[in-house]
Amino acid sequence: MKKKPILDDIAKRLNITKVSVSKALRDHPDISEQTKNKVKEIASELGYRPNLIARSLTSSKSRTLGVVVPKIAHNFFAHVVGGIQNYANKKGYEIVLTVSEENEELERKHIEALVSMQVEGLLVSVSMQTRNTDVYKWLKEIQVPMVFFDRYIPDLGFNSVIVDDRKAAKDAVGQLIVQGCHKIAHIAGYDYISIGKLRKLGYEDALKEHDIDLNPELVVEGGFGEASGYKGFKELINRNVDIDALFAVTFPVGLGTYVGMREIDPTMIEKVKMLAFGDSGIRGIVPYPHYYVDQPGMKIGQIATELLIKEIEGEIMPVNLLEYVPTRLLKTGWEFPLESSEMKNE
Amino acid sequence: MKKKPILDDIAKRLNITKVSVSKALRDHPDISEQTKNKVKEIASELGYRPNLIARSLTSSKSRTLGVVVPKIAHNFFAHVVGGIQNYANKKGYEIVLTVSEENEELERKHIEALVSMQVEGLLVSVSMQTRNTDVYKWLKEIQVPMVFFDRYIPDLGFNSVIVDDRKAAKDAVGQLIVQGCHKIAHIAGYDYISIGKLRKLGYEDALKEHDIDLNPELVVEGGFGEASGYKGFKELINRNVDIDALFAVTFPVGLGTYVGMREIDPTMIEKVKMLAFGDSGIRGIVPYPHYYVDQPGMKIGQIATELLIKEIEGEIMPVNLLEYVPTRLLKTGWEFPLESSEMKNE
DNA sequence: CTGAAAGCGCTTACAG
DNA sequence: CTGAAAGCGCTTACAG
Repeated sequence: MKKKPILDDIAKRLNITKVSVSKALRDHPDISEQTKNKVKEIASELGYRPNLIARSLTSSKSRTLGVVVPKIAHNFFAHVVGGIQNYANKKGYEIVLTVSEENEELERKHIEALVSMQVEGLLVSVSMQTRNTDVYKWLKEIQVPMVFFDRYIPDLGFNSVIVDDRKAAKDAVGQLIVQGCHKIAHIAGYDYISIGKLRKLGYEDALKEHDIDLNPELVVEGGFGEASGYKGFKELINRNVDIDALFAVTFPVGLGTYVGMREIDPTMIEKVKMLAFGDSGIRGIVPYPHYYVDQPGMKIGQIATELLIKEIEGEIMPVNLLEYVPTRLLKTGWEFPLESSEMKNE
Repeated sequence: MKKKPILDDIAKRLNITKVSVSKALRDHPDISEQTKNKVKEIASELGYRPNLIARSLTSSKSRTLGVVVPKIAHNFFAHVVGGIQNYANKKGYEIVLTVSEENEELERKHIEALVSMQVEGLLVSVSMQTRNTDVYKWLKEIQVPMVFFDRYIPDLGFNSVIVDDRKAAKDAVGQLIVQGCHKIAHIAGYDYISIGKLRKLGYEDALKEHDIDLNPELVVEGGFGEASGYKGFKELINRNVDIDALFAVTFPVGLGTYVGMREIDPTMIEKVKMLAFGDSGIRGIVPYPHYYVDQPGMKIGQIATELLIKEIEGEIMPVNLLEYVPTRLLKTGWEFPLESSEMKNE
């Protein structure tokens, strides 16, 4: 096995110096077309590939972005990461992917490791568990550009790309009201988690706007998972309240509710309009919930990356900007594009 | 803003040389406990973080793995990437994530970029489109360790971690037969795509084993997406064949079939046992297909990474090894663990 | 146990 | 347009 060629190997063959080779390869205006061509020819002949590690060290530009997500094996984040990857690549950056597993400690360690790797910027979605913001303050101190996406910490001086949970919830619940539902229950998350709080506020906003009194009996709080939906629904039944629609704080909560209905009274499944925030990932295929608020993961990833790169390149400043990505209210159905023979996930 | 501290900053404070500092920080046996402690104290006082780029250049170890997946916003691959990330991290590696978008050209470019970044090894799942294997031969030449996962190219001298499509299909179809189905149709993919071919062979194996004659009328071929399932089912109906079970080459194909049944005869949905290869990502929540072959994405990622790291560290050799990860045949239901309040994908 | 020397492969000024 | 010098921040071998 031959050794990997380096700049000097090309230089020697041409009786020039490696500086010129380096410049030629990067199309530096200093170099004549003729030399460039010769250099490139030899380079491809030898199979030369620049050592990006060396380049990073001298140029102090790694062309690398660090990403921290709470989890990756979840539809929403997988889409976000797809959007990040795609946009970063177009701009000539590679991404180092890291997963915090909703763990504050791991999140901190990943951020530190990424900084040590000299990433030029960070894209992070904060773990649910995170309370201590020291690591973010440290990032500010050492001036590493960072953009939050989806889950952010306010007032730390970072830009964030998020969904307007409150408004989206308000609009969606408003639609239910317009369609004639007046006894809308809400299976909520926890108030100390921002999405839980905001979505509930949106629910309340919608009621207020349509002059419907908030009935506390119709609101049950308890988490974000399937089990929470199941328990929440049972709780509603115990309260013996009359409902014509349900707003679930997340898609899994909506599914948990479904299970509860199946057990108690399957006819409710069709009779009670179900609206959930977020979708399953097999959009429009599961016939439940009836309506859902679609969060454009890919777009969130793309916009966050765009902001980050602009910050890295000095085009914009981090200013506690909250960039809201619009959501859409979708009706679930079995329609799908029969034309596009989209590949499956095996 | 202060400049980032480097080894020399620590060294000067202690009146020793940066070599000793470097060793102390890495717990090199050369250094006395006393010195180590002093060094570490000053290091944390200054907020020192090693520059991993510089370390990589001198040690020629980047502690970095390159990953190429055909797509990321898909349940299966998201799980695989999760498994890779998790295992790599435990072993002290970071991963650079790259997406080929099922495009041969992009796949090649990503691999080249990753090599330029000096990743110590590569994990790739080949794009559907890839025909040219030059880039893999080149990897062999320059001796960059690589392991294929899920989609591989045989006989190139790389280890691969895959699912035994043929056996899994055979076993699953065999189960249908055992349960009394004897008129099992197969909505197949294409023969030139390995999973299409292998799963069909598995279907045929099962029939043979149970002495059921293969009826070509029961097999329709046409792709891997929802539309393929829909069309395939219509085609079966046109052939006017009698069926008691269906084996769909992929989960989306199974869903397409569902749509077809809904249109033509919804009673078939319960009457015709549906078995699909792969799942939706919301395991056990969609009440269809009735049975599915579960592909353990996380595990595939983990095992592939394990093999790769062992190869990097010289513990094993690449030998065209095919490591089969076992699948499971699961029955779909609405059960889910009500205890674990698993977080949702917002 | 500690250090002086050399170098990883590149790029950045700066000189000609 | 081309090149000689210096250095990025670290580690490796080798000497003491």
